[in-house]
Amino acid sequence: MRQDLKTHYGHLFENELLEEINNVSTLKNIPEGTQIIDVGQTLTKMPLLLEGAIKILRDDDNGDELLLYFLEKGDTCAMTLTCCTGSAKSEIKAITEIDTKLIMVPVFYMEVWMGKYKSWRDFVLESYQTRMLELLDTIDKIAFLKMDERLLNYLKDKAMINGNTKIKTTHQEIAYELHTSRVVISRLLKKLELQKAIVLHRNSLELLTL
Amino acid sequence: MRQDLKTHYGHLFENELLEEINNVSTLKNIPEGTQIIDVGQTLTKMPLLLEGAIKILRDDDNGDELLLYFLEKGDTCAMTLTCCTGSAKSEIKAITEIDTKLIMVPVFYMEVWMGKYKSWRDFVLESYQTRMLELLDTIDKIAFLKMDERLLNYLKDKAMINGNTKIKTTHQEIAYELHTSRVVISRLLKKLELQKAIVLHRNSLELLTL
DNA sequence: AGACCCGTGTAACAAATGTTACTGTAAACA
DNA sequence: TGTTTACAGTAACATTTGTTACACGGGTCT
Repeated sequence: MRQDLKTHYGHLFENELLEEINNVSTLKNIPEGTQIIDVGQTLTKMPLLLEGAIKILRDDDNGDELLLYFLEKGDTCAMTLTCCTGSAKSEIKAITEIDTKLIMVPVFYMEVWMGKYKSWRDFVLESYQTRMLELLDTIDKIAFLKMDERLLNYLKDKAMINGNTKIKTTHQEIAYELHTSRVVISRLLKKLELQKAIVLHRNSLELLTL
Repeated sequence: MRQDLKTHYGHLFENELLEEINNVSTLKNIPEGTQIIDVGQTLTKMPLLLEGAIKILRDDDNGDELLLYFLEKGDTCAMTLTCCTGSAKSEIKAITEIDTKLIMVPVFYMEVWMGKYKSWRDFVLESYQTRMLELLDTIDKIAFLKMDERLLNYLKDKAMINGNTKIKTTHQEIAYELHTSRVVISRLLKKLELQKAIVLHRNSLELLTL
């Protein structure tokens, strides 16, 4: 039995289920910045996060992109859950935000465990619920906040996920994830710097307010 | 056994479950425009739609409002499902779009049936999936479309739900649901009228394009 | 009929966001 | 080392969206 599996999921699942997961899953260590799921991709395995963080992005045909939310340890991808019931195509793109350790479980077992373990059912429902609330939160931010507020919000999230107020990124990358243009981001970042909220460097910036 | 229950849910559930639903649920006929769920409200019953349509709105503290999507017959409210597992407070507001017939099931049974009936599990997962996709679609529209496109989209949805190209509403109401101002909607509607996409009347409008 | 309210039309302006173009400069690389 | 490339700063301008103010007219009520 993998120790880290027990550590992160031991409080959720009984030993019997933990053993099953342990037996049918494969471990993956994935470096930062790796795309692990693409839009339209058929999913056959379901990821359970042990360490690290993954960013989930919406990506449409016209090259439009938008950050939806981050996943952290103990999370699974509700979009993958989705694929086990109805349509099998991914609606989102997933990229590791930092070095990440996860185990992959063939989707076949999801259905089996739903009938067999109440703890698994609870986990799946809980996952759906959490993702749903995250999506609602994302909608709130897009619909109700102005770009400068969204930007600051984004920077805070990013600092939180990375556990570091120094954020390694470019204006262009931020622009993609917030679905706006590089010039707009540069402008707003400069404004934030004048307000002493951040310090700008090349290829990075530092968050001063939390 | 209610005939309409059999009609709309017979293909989803086995007779035994249909009987259970029939026995523990109460029927409600709700007129158009009635608020049936409010933000922050604790939910004790779960609605299953038999006839009609319900609009689901996001509503924040500052009075900001936004239409998320519509529910139709055969749908249930995934947000209510959400409340049965973790937090018990509603994150959304629900208002009948047209006269609506639905049955209310105490949330207690949801958990019981999850263990007992595979068809119920499938229904719940399917509901989550559908709502998730609807939320993604909502995000796409808000993030990637301009207000005039969102408006036309909204009018088409509304015509579809009501089964009528004549839409009874005011500019102010549209403005609330798209989270913008009345003046903006008047302006864009007038533009749509000049483009022969709609005809404007007082308290109503007619959609010409489908 | 007259008074009133509500929904709509529209102008004029303000603010936010998007676009294009050009500059300077740090880092990467040959 | 000099050259190249990617990133960032900024101006000038366009477009979209939001705001304020006011006029007009249909409907309702008395």
